[in-house]
Amino acid sequence: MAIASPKTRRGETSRAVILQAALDLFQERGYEATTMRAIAERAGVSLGGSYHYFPSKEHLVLEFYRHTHELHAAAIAPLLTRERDLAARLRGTLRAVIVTCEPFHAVAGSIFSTVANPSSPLNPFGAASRPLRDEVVALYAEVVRGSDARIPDDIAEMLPLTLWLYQMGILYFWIFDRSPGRLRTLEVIDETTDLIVKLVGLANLPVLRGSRRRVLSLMKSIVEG
Amino acid sequence: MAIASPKTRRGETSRAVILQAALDLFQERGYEATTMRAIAERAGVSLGGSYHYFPSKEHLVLEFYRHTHELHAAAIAPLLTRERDLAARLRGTLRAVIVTCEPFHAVAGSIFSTVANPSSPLNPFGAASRPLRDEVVALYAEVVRGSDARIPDDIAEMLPLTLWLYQMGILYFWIFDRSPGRLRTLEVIDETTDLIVKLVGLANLPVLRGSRRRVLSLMKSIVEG
DNA sequence: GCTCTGAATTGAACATGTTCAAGTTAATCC
DNA sequence: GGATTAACTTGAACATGTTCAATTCAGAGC
Repeated sequence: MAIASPKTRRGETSRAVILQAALDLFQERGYEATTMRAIAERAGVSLGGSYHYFPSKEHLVLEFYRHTHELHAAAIAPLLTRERDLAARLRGTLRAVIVTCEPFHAVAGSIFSTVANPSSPLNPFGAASRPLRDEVVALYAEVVRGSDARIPDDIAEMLPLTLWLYQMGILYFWIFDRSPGRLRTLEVIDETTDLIVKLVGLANLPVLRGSRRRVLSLMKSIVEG
Repeated sequence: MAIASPKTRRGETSRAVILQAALDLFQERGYEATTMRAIAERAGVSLGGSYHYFPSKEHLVLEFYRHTHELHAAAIAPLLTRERDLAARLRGTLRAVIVTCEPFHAVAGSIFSTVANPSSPLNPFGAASRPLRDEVVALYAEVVRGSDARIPDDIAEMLPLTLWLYQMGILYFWIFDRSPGRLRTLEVIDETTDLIVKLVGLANLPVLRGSRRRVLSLMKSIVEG
């Protein structure tokens, strides 16, 4: 092990060069087809070099995520300052996810399977990916908070996490989407974001109160457990 | 490649012996800690031997998955003939999934990640795994059909597939469950099966008609696309 | 009993992620 | 400017999943 953050200028450069080589190769060839040897060669370091900064090949993917997340966050910033309608904010955010990830569509499948493995450090529910997960959840909290929708506190509490899960579902659908321009995914996004907002509104109906309370307390107990 | 089903008595024996050795070792040591060399040694064949019958290490696990499905179907048969209450049928079915899979909890993560890979022919949404998927969906159709619940046709049409998805969600939760006796998963099953039945009942409310129609037609268009 | 053929089996070779002891570099201290 | 030291780099070695050409085996046909 013994993984270090760079302590010198030279180290910083090496880390950046290795990461860039990895990201480029992942995009060019996909995750599995990219070997550590190829990364090392393109980065101009020796095979073992990467392991000084990244504990494993999978950790390089984690950086890959961070990269796309930042692209995504930047892409939707204007929308989030301009738009107040919750459905529109949500729709725009999800559409931007698809647009941002589009260059990696071919790679996404193999990455997904790696990431879905619970024993992988990359697993979205695991500890290693917590910082990034928190950022994404915070982004959805902002999507909700900045809207003019009046949302009960108990729902507002769980909504960002739910939307993060929802985003993962959309991404999984998108991976399978072979339609031109990913039109199907975009349609599904439009329909489901609208439905989500509608259902959140309906949750105040007396007849739904009981189920709503049960669903929310179940989610809460799961998150806290 | 060139994977064959056994053509001779000797071949049948070899296949069975290899599979048994693999399953035993998976349970003893877990999936990752079990090497193909260890499997070969215990089975009394040479390293390459397994590859004559199983395309990969993961296929050995999937073979077992098929087996547990059969165990599961057999386990719930009495319940399905006896019980008529939908919530009870559903709860019993899901509980049985967990009980049946329990010996392989440690292996389950790897199965899941294999199966989740969209580029794998074994992906549950793909064509190759259709037979097994159809079997599971049919099982849930039977869970619904044999109940005394009065369910509108449009819902009844999509419900089995939805429950199959729901089962996968539960299994994924279970993979992460470290609680003694998987009590947390069982609690979640009890709560969610009840909620599902309740929500199906509520779907007839006039105020939910619109959303219900939209959800169902969305699902239908996804399945058909 | 002999031959032939396809199934079954073997194990060396390969590809690739990872480790680590040894070597190199560069900044700091005197 | 020489010594010291921590950071950095190297590449051979290792573990393991997978492949495949060569070999052995067993039954069918005669």
